[in-house]
Amino acid sequence: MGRSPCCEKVGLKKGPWTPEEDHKLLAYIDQHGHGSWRSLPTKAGLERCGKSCRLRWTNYLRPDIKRGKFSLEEEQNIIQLHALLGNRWSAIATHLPKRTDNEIKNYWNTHLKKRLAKSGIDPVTHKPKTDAGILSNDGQSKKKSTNLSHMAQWESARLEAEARLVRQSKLRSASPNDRLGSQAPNFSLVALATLINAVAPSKPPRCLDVLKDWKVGWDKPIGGGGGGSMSRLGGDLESPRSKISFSGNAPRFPTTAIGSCEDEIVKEEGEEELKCLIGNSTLLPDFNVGMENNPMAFASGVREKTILPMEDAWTPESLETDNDVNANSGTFVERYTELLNNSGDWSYSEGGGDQSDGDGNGGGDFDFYENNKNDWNDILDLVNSSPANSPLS
DNA sequence: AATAATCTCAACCGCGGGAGT
DNA sequence: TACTCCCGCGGTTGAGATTAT
Repeated sequence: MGRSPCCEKVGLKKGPWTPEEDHKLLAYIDQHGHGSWRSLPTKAGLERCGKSCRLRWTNYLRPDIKRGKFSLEEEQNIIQLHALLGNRWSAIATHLPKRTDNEIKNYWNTHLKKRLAKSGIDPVTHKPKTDAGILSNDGQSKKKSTNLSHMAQWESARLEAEARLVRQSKLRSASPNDRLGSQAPNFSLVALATLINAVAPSKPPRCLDVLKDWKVGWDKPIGGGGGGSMSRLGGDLESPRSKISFSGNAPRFPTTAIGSCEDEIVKEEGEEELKCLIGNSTLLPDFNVGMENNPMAFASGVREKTILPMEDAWTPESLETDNDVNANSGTFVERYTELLNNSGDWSYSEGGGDQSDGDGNGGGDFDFYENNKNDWNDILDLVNSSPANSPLS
């Protein structure tokens, strides 16, 4: 099965683009559209391969690209989306208007990943790094292994659901009746976030520690402890250099909080920025502000019993978690939420950071999974058996 | 001021998958 | 069904910029 030679062709230029080349490419696409990338270079008079042209266009020349420093909100979204989607940069990019997957990928690799790591959070799993020793306790290893398997099942179901959502999203966006338009947030991901957030309030899966921390911080009054969710994220996030603290009069609303943090961020990058970043996440549930750009904030809105702008099969009504009309209709989200709410003891240890719940077993998370195994099974069943017309199908 | 070390990010590479034949 | 073409994706590279010594 032969592969097209592309850039291996002799005589094709590689490396940095010159302004002249850019101009040629822009002029051609402006006039004719890009059409077939393979034939474009010849037609446009460029000694480049089509692939190189496509890359130059999508990553640099496209007019709808926003360049420059990532905003705090964008950083939040990237971290949250990465926690959900992993290294699926194109998927992440669809939720960050005007940013390219390449740019997001670079930004993650050069900034966010390092900052998370520096703060003691594994940038791959979004879990505190100390979790790495999770199987080191022999006495608990079997139990933990079982729970890990269970979590892997959950994660697998989650990913599958997410993939379905993305497919559905694509179908919708292809529709001329798409009421949201290309600039609107991707509600499929919002919906996914809704699902996960429906879990997160009381019992977040371990794979979503960032969201968990976010949620915990949200539920806890900010200030008093001198850092709200920051202290939750670990003492790991505390830095001797830290200048940011949410004192008793800490801002409660995103606009104020983000503004104040951004001021600080401009001055000093690094751990404080991350702290500020995640700290603000705890404030986001006031989704009236910045909602369009923050799917997770959207998701949080559901928990505040707010109608979301959904569409088609997954209507706003279907997401209204205590809507009387739908009280018995059993939409997926409702059933999901109800399942979680009726799951008995969802108590989750928050006091001992992420590794210890004080019971000597070194991890409330595992106890949680053990105690609620049946509930997780129910959730998995529900995910796997979601109806064909549901957003998860 | 010179050099080394580190960082940034545009661009490249190779693979997988969809579409067409 | 097998094959080819093309596109898009994620990982990686390396030149230039910046910072540290």
